[in-house]
Amino acid sequence: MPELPEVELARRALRRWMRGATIVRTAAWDRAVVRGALALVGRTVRDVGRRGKWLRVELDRGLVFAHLGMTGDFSARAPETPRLRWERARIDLTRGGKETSVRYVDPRRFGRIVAAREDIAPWRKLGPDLLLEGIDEAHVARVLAKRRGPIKAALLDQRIFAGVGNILANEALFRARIDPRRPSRALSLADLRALARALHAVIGKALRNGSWIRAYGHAGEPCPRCDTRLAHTIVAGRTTTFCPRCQRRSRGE
DNA sequence: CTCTATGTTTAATT
DNA sequence: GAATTAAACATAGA
Repeated sequence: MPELPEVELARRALRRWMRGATIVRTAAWDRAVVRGALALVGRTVRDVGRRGKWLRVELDRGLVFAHLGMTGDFSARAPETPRLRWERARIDLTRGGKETSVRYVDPRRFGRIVAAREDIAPWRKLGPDLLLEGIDEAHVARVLAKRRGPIKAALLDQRIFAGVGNILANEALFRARIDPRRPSRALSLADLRALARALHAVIGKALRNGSWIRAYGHAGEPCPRCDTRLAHTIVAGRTTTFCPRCQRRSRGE
């Protein structure tokens, strides 16, 4: 279930399992998911970073990038644990005499794991991350002013808002009371501020493991704010739920 | 069987 | 060239 908050939780878990540990064994079962060889035995993990939905494992020599796609997930097991259902790769490590086996499971196989010596293109292309840099409102306002499409499409653009996925975009727009179909260029600075606050609020809630999905997937049910039936539509090719009454095309309408 | 799906990339189109 | 959109990717679950 990977958008920014889930990937951040994955990063913290990986850091717990891997930081300071030395890789003793690797295995990969899927050339589409695991690109290239995982020739990593003997390397030590310095730290685990994240930008947007990408994870970046820093080794004493080299890097490993990981993207969870739609259904990817990491977990730590005892080394003798047999291959899990949908397991695509494993990295076993030792630290203080104790071995841990980190497994990557991904039924739908949209995820990626790739070892590299330097930053890969998809990582370099990522824009500012909500947790790392936050939102520079003046900058984002300039970028949005040049765009034609709906604000929801801009939210999903990883060069502008690294880490925002369909549900996050949907919920932030709901909280900020902005119609997802509104043109990016039509947003006022007040809208943008509301949107930034909503994004932070939703991410914060998700990181605390609270329930944070109030609109997405609830089409046809009453809006939690005004009781109007939530509507379903497609924006930027993605499922969208919104309240036709409180998410307006322009502020103060 | 049909439909949908929290993601990205690429080709086609504007 | 830039931005946008639709299709493709692969598979599970309702």
